[in-house]
Amino acid sequence: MGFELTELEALDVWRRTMVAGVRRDAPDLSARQMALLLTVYLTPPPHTVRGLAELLMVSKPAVTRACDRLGELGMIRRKIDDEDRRSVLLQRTVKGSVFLREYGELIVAAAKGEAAADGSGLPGRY
Amino acid sequence: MGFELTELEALDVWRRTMVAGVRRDAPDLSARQMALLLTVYLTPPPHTVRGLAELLMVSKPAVTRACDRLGELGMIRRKIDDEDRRSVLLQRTVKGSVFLREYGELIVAAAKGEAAADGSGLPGRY
DNA sequence: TATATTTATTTCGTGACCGAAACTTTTACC
DNA sequence: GGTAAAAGTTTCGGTCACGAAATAAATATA
Repeated sequence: MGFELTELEALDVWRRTMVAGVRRDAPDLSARQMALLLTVYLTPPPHTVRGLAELLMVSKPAVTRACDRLGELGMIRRKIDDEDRRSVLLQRTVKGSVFLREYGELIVAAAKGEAAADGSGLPGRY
Repeated sequence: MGFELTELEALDVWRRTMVAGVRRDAPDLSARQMALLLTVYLTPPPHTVRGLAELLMVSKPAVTRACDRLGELGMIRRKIDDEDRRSVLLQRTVKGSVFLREYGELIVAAAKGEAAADGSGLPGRY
């Protein structure tokens, strides 16, 4: 039953983070966009459209569109691979770093608030 | 610098969970939908449209739409409040419980895989 | 050099979601 | 009873994202 507790705790941290993320006015990314952004920033390069499509198991146009959006937001940058000019390398930006840094702080704060603050605590039935 | 490490670890758990969530075929909920669902399930009732709109700082129509979608998916149920028939109470369902249970397992698995598995490990620069 | 393959993007038609405003129903107030 | 207020929903116009198919550009292969 230690597992049970851990899952509920994990979900509650997730809840606090998601609620905080929705509340702030920052651009709310879709799950795909967020997964892509995190992968580019926390996983060793190179990152190509093809590779990300395979990793996330989505179509290449979906990756292209996510990159379009993240590019508009300045959180990612495209660079043509000089060794194979068909490929596009997705690269990090300062703005994206700041965004993820803040998001990390959001999660850590949510985890610290665990079992305190809003009085929910025990999730009751179910 | 212990904080730095903690934030990166948190982001990496987030990344693993998001990637796993995108990869599976399960319905991918928007951030608002997920925040709403988690709030209904992990926070003490009653939950009304008005209350959720205030908590999440979004418009009431947005909450209505999220409830429509979650209702279609069978993850939430509407019930008219007998003591004030203007209000709608959002309630949990078995299907929603199963979904969140599985999502919790996803997070826990992502946390357990921390610093192992996919070889990313050190996030390098930034 | 000519053809085939690979990578990424664009196009097309469709569906989901957004905020603001209008609307319905119910309750509160006088 | 009659008017005002409150809770949700619906409508409206616009934006964004989706998958599938078509396309453009670069590389590999014959």
